Amino acid sequence: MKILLVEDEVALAEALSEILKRNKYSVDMVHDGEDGLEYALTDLYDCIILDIMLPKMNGIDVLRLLRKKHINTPVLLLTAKSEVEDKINGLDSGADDFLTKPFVSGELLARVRALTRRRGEVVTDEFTFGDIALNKSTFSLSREGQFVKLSLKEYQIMEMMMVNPKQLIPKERFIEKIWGYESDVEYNNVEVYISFLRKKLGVIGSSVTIKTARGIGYYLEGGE
Amino acid sequence: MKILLVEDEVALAEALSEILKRNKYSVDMVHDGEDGLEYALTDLYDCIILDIMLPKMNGIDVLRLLRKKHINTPVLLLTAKSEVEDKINGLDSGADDFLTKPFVSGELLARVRALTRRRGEVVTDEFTFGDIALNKSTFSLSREGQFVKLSLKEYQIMEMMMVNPKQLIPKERFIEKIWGYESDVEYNNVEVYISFLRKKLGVIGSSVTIKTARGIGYYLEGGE
DNA sequence: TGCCTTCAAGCTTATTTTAAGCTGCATCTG
DNA sequence: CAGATGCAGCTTAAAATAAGCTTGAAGGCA
Repeated sequence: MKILLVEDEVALAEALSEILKRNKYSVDMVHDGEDGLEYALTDLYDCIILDIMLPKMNGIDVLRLLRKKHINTPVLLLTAKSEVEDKINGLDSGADDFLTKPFVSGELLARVRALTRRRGEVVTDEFTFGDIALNKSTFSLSREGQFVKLSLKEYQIMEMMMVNPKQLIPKERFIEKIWGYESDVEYNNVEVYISFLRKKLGVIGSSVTIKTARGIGYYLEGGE
Repeated sequence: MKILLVEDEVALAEALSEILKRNKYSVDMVHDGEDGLEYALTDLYDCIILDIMLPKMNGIDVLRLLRKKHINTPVLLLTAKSEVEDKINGLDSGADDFLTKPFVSGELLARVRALTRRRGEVVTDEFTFGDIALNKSTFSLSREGQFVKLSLKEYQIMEMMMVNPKQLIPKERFIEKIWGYESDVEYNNVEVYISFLRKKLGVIGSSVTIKTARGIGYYLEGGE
C-alpha cells in the first residue's frame, strides 16, 4: 500500500512518514505543491495525504489538476484549524476526506485506512500454500470450497507458518510472538494448538501437513 | 444505463440479463471475446460485465485491448473460484472490480451499481446484500416488501458491514468510525447494537446473518 | 413523553490453559 | 542385541478464563 505525503513542514512530514511506515505503508515524501503534482500524476499511489498550505502551488490547486487529469486516487487533505472555506473548496475540488491539524496519529491512520478501503478493490487477505488458503477476513482455512473456522490463537499460529512455509519455526518463536516475552505459558500449549490445527487440516482433507522438528519446532510441508 | 454482458455460458448469461433488465438496465449480450471487444469498442456502455474464460479471445485480453484503445468503461470481471492469478492479471489490466462465481444476484447488482456510480451520475441510496436492502434515505432495512426502521447507530453499523459484506470488521473500527477516536464507549455498546440488528434481521425474516469472529469483530454472511 | 443511546449485571458460550496419560523414538545397560 | 529407561511430543478431557449476548434501567434529547 503506497502513500504519497505532500507536506512542507519537514518535522511534521518526518513524523507522519514514520508513523505510516510503522504501519506497513510505503511512503514517498515531497515538500512542495509542484513536486506533489508531478509524483501524484504517476498514478502509483493508493492514497495521497496533501497539505493545503504549500510552497509553489497550494494543495487545492494540486487536487484540482489531478482530478482534471482523471487521477482518482483518494486524497486526504490536511487543513489548519478552522479554515472552513478550505474544506468547502477542497470538497468541491474532489477531496475525499479532511484532517484538521493538530491531530493524533490514530486518527490519521483510521482515515487512511478508510480511504484505501473505500476503493472497493478486491481484498485478497489470503495466504496460500499447497492446496490450502488461509483467509484473514473470515479466520478460516479452506481447500476447494471446504472451510473450517479457526480460533484466534489457531489462526495466529497458522499464519506464522504460512508466511514462509517450509521455514522451521521454534516453539519459543510462537510463544514470543503470540503470547509475548514475559508470558509463562508452557510449550505444551503450542503443542495443543498444533494438534488442533492438524485435526482441522484433516477435516478439509488437505495434503498439507505440519511437520515436527524434535527439540525445536514446526514447519509446513506438502503441496507439491 | 446500458450494460454489455460478455459470457459464453448461455444459461448463465440469460439469467444475468434477466436480473439486470428487471433492475432497469438495458443489456446487450454477446458470447465470445471477439464480439465482446467489437461491441465494447463502440464506447456506448456504462458498464461491461466480462467473463474471463471465453471462446476466441479471453476476457483479460479483451480488457487489455480496450484499455489500450482508451475505452475506460468500468469493467466487472467474472472469475471462477480461486483463480487468484486471474484477479491479479485482471487488476493489472485495468479491471474495476471482480465477482467470483458463483455469486448471488444481489451482489452482482451492488457491484454494478458501485461501478456505474463511480462515474458520477447515478446516486443510489441503497446498499444490498443477500436478500436485504439497506435504504439510506429512510434508514430502513427491507426484504421483499417488509421493512424495519433503524435508529442512527443501528444504521451506521449496518452500513459499515454492507459496504463490503463478508469483510470482517473489528470492533475498534466501528468505534473509531461511528463514535470517534477518543470516545471511550465500551465494546459492549457495539455488541448491544449487533444484538438489536440481529433481532431486526429476524423480524423481516432475512437469511442474512451477522457472524461473530471472537476476539475480533463481525461480518455479514448469507444470501446464498 | 417517547425514543435513542449508554451502561451495567447476570448469563451463556467459546476459547484458552492446565494437567494427565499415552506413544514412540533414542539412548543406556546388562 | 534385547529390554529398560527417559525424554519429547501428542492427544484428550476438564477447569479456568475471557468474550459476547441479552435485558433492564437510567439518562439525554427533541
